Amino acid sequence: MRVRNLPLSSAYTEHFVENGIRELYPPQAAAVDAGVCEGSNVVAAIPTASGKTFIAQLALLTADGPGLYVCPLRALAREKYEAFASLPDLEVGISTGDFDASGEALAGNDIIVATSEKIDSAIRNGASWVDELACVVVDEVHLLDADRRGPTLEVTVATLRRQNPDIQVVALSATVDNPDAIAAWLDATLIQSTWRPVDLRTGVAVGGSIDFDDGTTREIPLDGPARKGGNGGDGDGSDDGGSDLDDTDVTAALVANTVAEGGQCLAFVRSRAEAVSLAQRLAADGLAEQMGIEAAAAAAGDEAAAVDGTVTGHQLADCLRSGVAFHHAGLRSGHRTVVESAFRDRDVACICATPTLAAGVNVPARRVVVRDQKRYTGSAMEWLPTLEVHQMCGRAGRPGLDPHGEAVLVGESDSRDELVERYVDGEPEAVESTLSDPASLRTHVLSAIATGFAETESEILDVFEGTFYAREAGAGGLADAVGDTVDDLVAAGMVRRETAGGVGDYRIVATPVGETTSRQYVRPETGERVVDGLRTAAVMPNATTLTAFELICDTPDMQDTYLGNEERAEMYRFARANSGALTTGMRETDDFEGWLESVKTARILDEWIEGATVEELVEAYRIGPGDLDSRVERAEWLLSAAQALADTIGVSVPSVPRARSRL
DNA sequence: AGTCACTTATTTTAGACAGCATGTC
DNA sequence: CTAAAATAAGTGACT
Repeated sequence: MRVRNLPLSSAYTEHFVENGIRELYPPQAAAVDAGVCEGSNVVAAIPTASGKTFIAQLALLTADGPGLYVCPLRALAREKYEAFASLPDLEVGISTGDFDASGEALAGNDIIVATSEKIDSAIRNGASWVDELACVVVDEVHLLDADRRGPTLEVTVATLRRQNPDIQVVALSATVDNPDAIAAWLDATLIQSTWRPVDLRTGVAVGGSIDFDDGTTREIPLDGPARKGGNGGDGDGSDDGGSDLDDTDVTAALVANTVAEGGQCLAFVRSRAEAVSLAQRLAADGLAEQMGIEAAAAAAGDEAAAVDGTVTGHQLADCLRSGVAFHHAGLRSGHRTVVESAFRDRDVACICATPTLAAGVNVPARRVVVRDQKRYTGSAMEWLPTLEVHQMCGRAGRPGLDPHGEAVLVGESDSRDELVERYVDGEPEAVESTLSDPASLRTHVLSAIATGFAETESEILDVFEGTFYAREAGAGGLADAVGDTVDDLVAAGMVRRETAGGVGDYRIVATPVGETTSRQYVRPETGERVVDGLRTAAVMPNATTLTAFELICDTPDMQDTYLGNEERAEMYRFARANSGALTTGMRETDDFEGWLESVKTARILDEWIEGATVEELVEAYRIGPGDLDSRVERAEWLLSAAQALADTIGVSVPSVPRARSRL
């Protein structure tokens, strides 16, 4: 199927042809056959980089009215926004928490790109443009099963369809086990394919040999680092070849081999610290020289060093100068940008990364090495979900640049079979709804009431009727849970039951606090905690900015900050010394550890507005520079929510605006 | 006393969405 | 029901 034959205006077909898109990829053609251009609902469960964006564009450009593109990450939203904005004669808007580029209103745009939370928020705040949409594209729908965020996505999609029954829905998913269930939910035609523009083969490496899924085997030269010069005693010939090399040695050999063949590599590891240490180890291998990119690598290093003076920044700069990099959420966005763009420009041989890179912006490499397949989950070490490993592997192979992509899982001889079974031959997990999680229900039930969509339990159930959960489990499955949830919300002061005339006849309405909580987009538990804190703070003789910070940090909407053993005693002293400025007494909390972590976060933020530098805070509190940035960003949001709540309950806590203005 | 090789105990562990109102030459 | 790696601290032989 050719682009020229598509029902698009010539301006668009020309644009696509100019960009080298003439012939449709098979999955794209299948989408056209399924009617994406005629307003049909379509679910495409296809690999990354097999042309999803184009399918989205077809739907949006042929839709009979404004379109919406929903995606899970801000960085992704930016990427798509730019892709759409480059199309001729098109008004494109973007709306994410950190970025708005659409003039005063989103109404009037042909295409709007936004995160799912932002759409949810727009609906709660009664944005009118939402009702005029003719088409919505949901990217990465498999995120439906993510905690917290999945329910938001499904409720948002359900609400959009309820408000707007004729809306065309196009959903793009990674390969999952039950795409048919998603398609059934959306009344859509399912397009399923494993086709990729670049071949991908996946294998398991044990020692220096890789067994691929296509039956081929490769030997990788292990110019192994000097083996420990001990006697022959320790390496008593346990397993097959080269068994005294550990996973990191194998990983290094795989990276070196990729570079020797002129490719780039992504290496996935378990933790931030290991991403850094792997990068530092690879930095000693002279990869920059081998690729002949010394000058560009040095420039990238300087760029990274210019971001800040933190230890992390220096480490990254040093690695970059040697042609390698690391990437994880503790990096500031400036660091990440340098790493990502240097890699795309081929000025970096290898990125050692945590899963940030698996689902984030597009950074394809010839080879992907997954060194660690297990991760600590809070109680034990668990295998990574197959879906996640597949997403990492899917980054292998740059269309048009690499002959094929290679994904290699590093294992031991005794784990080989398990790795093959689980990740090479294994099917990805099925997507399951998490809407029944009580915390999510509280949020969305409150929202349904506050927006006026529902006034009774049964109307709440109606709102949820269009969700993936209801489709899979039946809406009745939520009936009891919804009743309990309303009781919870009544107890929290978010809603109340109002008797209306007849006996047992009542309607549920949001209290002013509940309304503000929903509009400010904080969780009900946060709203409740903040209201309590504000009332306490209002009568405190010496409330300070620390008070304001403690109030917002001791909520589930603020991420907690790891409190090391070493620090704990000191933090305890700090809390005691400042107990007069804290809204919670030391003995009042039933989660002392959690509260102490909040105090740590509050303390960091308080020092931040007192003028402490990133370098000092990162050093003193052992957090990544990116962690500080994200906490500051959240604090801004939560303080503004706190201010709004203070206004609705008519309480004045001057330290809140004071803290806010100094962030 | 100081150094070094080695053993044992302790510590730590991925990621990332949201509000709101303006003013940059 | 399940972990693993890095680092800190401790131990002991030897100079």
